[in-house]
Amino acid sequence: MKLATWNVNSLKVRLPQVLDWLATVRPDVLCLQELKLEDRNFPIAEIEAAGYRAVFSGQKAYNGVAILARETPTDISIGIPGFADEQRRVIAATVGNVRVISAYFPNGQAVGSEKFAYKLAWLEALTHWLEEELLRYPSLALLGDYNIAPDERDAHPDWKEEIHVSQPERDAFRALTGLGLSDAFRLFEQPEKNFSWWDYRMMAFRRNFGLRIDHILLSAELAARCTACGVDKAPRKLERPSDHAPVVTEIAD
DNA sequence: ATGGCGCATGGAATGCGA
Repeated sequence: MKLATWNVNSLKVRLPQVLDWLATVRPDVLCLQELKLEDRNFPIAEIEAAGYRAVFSGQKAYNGVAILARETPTDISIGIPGFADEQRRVIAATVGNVRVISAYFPNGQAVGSEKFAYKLAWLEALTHWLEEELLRYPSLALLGDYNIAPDERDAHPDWKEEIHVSQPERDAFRALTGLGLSDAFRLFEQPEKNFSWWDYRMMAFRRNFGLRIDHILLSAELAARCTACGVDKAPRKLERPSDHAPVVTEIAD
């Protein structure tokens, strides 16, 4: 089973790239973030014509998450239960016997800001929810744009901002892995400076001035069967790319 | 130190992302 995540920064703009990528890579599941469109504008027909079913939770201009799958997703859940939030950042569904969660973690703007406090509160709510979900679903995968670079290997040495690399954010990431979730990417040898996001400005991609902030966390049952994980940089090289590249993992049957 | 780019809304200029 091939699982992937991609922050597309507008599904409307990126739809042709997403369809091409699905046709080339043929993942069983693709989690999307930053749809930036309302549900009534979700391109259902195009996705289904590509051989995928979709469940989604979108809003105008910002946020928005989806799960595309070759099998029909069931038991759809939107948001974090008990955490009131107008921002569409979480959708969960069962595909086969895997519980899949597509999540767009808050950016946080700047350490100490109001948005940073929201980021930490959101992370705490997510963690408490997942602790229960893991009891219900032993095969669980949390995929998405975490907006956290978990350790120093995950940020370019010249990254000067605190946001995405601060201790509270990294502690929150550790709390998630502390639930028994494994960072699929770190189950394998990886090249140095293997990032998933590069700023549009300053020729950041050409200079590889990036961060690894898109992740796939796997429950123990899935991690034991994980055979590969990597970043697919090809879409970042296209005209009008998303600023994020897809991350892909493979799970043996 | 700041802004750089891209996308959104709305129909110019501004907010936001990371």
